[in-house]
Amino acid sequence: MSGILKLRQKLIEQLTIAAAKAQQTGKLPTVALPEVSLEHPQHSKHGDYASSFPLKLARATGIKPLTIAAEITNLMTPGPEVESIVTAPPGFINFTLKNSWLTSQIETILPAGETYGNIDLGQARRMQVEFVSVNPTGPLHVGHGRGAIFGSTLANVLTASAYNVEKEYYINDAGNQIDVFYRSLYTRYQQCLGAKTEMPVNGYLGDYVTDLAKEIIAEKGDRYLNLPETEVISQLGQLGLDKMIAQIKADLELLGVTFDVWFSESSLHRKGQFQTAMSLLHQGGYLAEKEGATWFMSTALGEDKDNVVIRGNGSPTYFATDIAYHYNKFVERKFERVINIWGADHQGHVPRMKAVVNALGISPERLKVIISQMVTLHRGEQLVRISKRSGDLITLREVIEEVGTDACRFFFLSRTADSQMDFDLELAKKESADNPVYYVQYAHARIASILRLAEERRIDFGNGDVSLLTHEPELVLIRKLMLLPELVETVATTLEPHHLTYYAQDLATVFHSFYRDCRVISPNKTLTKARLKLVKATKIVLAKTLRLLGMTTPESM
RNA sequence: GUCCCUGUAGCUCAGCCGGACAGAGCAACUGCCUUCUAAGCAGUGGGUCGAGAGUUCGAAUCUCUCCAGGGACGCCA
Repeated sequence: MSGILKLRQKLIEQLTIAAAKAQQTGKLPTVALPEVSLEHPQHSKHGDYASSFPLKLARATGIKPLTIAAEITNLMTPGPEVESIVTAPPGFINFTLKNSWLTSQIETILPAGETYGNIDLGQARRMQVEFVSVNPTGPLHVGHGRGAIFGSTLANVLTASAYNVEKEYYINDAGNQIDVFYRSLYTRYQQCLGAKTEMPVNGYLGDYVTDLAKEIIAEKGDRYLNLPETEVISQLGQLGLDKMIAQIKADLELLGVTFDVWFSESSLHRKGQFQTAMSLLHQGGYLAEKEGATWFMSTALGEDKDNVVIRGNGSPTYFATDIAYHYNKFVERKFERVINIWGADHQGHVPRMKAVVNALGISPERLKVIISQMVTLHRGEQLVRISKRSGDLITLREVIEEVGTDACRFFFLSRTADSQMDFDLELAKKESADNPVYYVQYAHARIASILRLAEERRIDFGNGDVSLLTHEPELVLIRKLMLLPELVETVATTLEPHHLTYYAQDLATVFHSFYRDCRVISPNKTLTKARLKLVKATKIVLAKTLRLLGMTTPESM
């Protein structure tokens, strides 16, 4: 555990012990102690840590919060890290850390290097993050990109938190939609070769299907034209599917998103896991026949309505296959926790999925579904369409190529998953001060530039004395550097990666201020060395943050 | 009609497991480059936290009722 997290725990312990001691000695009445809270106060004048514990204790005891704070504080002896423990109205206990302890933390960051910020929260527990999982019936759009970036960043942070993470893309290569896609492709193929055929009902009308057909004609010619229809559809379909998946994979790689496993829906049927899952539900008495179909009786588990699993025609629904898929995740592959990132259009699917996991005898807490809300795309004032079937759509690839991977990632990650977002192409593109992406990267480039100069002048700062760092901007910067492990913990716990982008901006800001106020390479040799250590540590932390975000760390701009 | 998400500065958004005067970026205005990157820094102005009620010593944060925007309610996925 990193020093800062240990310290935090230690302060909480000390508060708890002091409160218990106060109770034993009769200074405070013996009531059940509320949870000891410890937070970073909004304003630095309130110290490094603050606890509102006395305020909470006041309710149960009926004693003035400030009196409680004083009693507890009196019973605490500050450790070597702590400069002062003071009470503040209306009943806070504020902790200020020693400058010497703060500066010494630089010496823990430097040797840690890329591993600084890693924590052992997960203890190698197996966790799956499943995301994107878009039907391979068309290209990705911007909304999918959001989920992709969100999922990959979350996986980065969970990995840094010592979870054993597997990133997975679920390929819906079975069922209705894929059939329609196959038949759409077949029709376009025929049409491109001169046949007058009609597109299937609800077929995929996007130009990409025609492009795909042309590509296949260029590679394979008209050989599929004279085969029996069912055979063509399976052969041509498989070819089209493979190409579609390859395209999706390429788009995602352009976004810096990769997967460990590409899981095939149809394999659930081939390997009998679908049958196993269904019979488990059957044995549990959760299935019933009515209106010619087989239903999962969700209402018995408190849901609004029941859901069909096997249609009247004998084919399984999407829901049924998803049941088998989750059986596979938890029972066959034994993931301790599973995180699914779904688009907003799947939100109605969450409660019944939870219910069915429960019915399979799996604790529903092990399944977490994050809903990624919709994205609307703007170019200045103008709305840009992204929907699959409209004519003037803009694909994810076009957006990435226009805006750039780093800017895309940063923008998407700057908002919580559950708020709908406006993505302004113009703003995202503008490479100027009004774009926080470059603001953060510029700080990194600036640091790199300083370190380059130090190298040119052959300044060896390995023996720099960090205790010389006593100026306010230096201490402010150190305090910010030390927040990274806590931040990683927060993101891994709340599953909200947007905090990272705010931290990156804060860190860049305090560095830029430091840069202005504290000349790093100066005639003062000892101070130069000390500051170079701080600068190097800042580079480590900033680079780590950018890497967690999946962004590049430019050495110059 | 039922359920989910959202409503905070002119704009885009943080903050929401209750706590110390409500924050950031952009936009507006004012200063700062002979010294390590001005894609930077320092400062000013700007808010009925959608509305109303309730719980509490204390509410942007919790509860309820409304209002507004988006989404979901299929033997589609």
